[in-house]
Amino acid sequence: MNRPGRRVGRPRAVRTGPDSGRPPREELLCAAAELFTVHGYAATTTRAVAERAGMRQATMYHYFGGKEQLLVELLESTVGPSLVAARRMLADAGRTAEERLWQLCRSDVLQLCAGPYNLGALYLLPEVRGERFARFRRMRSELKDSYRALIGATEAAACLAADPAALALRNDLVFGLIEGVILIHRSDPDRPVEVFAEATADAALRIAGARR
Amino acid sequence: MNRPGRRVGRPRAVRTGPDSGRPPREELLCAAAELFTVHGYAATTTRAVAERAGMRQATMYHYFGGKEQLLVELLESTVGPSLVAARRMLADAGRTAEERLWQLCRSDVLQLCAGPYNLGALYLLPEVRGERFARFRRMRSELKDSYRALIGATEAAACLAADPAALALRNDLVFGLIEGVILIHRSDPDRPVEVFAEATADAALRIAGARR
DNA sequence: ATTATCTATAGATCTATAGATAATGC
DNA sequence: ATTATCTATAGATCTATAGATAATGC
Repeated sequence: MNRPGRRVGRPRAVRTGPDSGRPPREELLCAAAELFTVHGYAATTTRAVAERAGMRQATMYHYFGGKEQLLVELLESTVGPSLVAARRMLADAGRTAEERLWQLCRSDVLQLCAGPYNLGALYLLPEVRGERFARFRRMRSELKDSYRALIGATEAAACLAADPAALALRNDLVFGLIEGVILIHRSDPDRPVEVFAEATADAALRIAGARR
Repeated sequence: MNRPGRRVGRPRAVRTGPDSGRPPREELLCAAAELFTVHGYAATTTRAVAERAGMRQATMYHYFGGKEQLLVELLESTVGPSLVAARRMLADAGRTAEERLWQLCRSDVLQLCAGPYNLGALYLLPEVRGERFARFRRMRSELKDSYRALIGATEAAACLAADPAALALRNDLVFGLIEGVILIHRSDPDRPVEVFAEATADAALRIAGARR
């Protein structure tokens, strides 16, 4: 049986609120997301994460190897969905590149603004250069390449087919807009995200040189 | 007299390289800029900063109240010049708003990419919400308002004169582009900054709705 | 027996202060 | 006398491990 209050293992020492019912790993990731974004990664101690998840500091090590592993999983869970969307857009030959680029931008902004915390800023942490983040970096890099492919397939880019530097520049501008604008979004979190996401997608297309 | 090697006070214990000749405050700020951007703010110890500046840890406290004060001064020295440029642009009634907005974007990107380190990312640190950074936040806010004023004065914005939300949205997009793109810039630091700055300014104008 | 948790702690920091010292200035 | 630096260190962390404990499962 799996009735509440019938869990295997020693009971937790502190019971704050009712049993959330979520698996402890999730509770930890959630706590880490909040603390990392609000107080900063380095300023967040393993104790703070564990305690906010309702357990003692040492218990965290039963689920995660350490603070870095929490960050790895949070980052990968952030790019993951964007990457899935990007692959789908690349594969969809039924619509124009402009249309797909717009959709991708829109869904990326929505996705990043949807979470309760702004995980977008975490990829700037110096830790991310380390070994353990190689997979995350690959994912982000593939995402950026998807943007490049779509930008390169727009009509507006036809004239610079033989100019990879110019294409890379547009790619940087568009990708920088998407990631940068999400950081700015904090300044006005009450604005409807739909409006914001579509306006950002419009802006991205204009940067890419396309008319809408 | 002020001959080298004739400085007041106990000599330094470690002499790495020749006397830089720069005032110790500057040496410390410079060391902090490098370490904060490369290894991260929180991961940088006061010892690391002091030692890189050629002095012992405790000596740093003769010049700065602590790590936060270093960050305050670095951030203010980053927005400062941008703010000066923005005020000049606002006051210059001899040119169109489009022209001035373009110039402001260009000079901001140049300024931020000019330094040896990417201080641009430091404003995202959670510490910046603290009391001691109030002045920095005011400066950055005034800079953003300057962008808004210029965007609002473009011909393209004439149609939304009575729509402050739409103006705020464009403001966020343009400002987000400038700050975000600078972060991305790290991905290709070899590209000529001139080209990059002008392309970014072009993109900003297109987002603002202007034709060039 | 297995599992999830706990308590306790060694070892390794890091910050900020107290007080000493070695120069120049007068 | 003044100044810039030094050495030494108290006090406050924080991480990761060792080993105990209190549940359920069989």
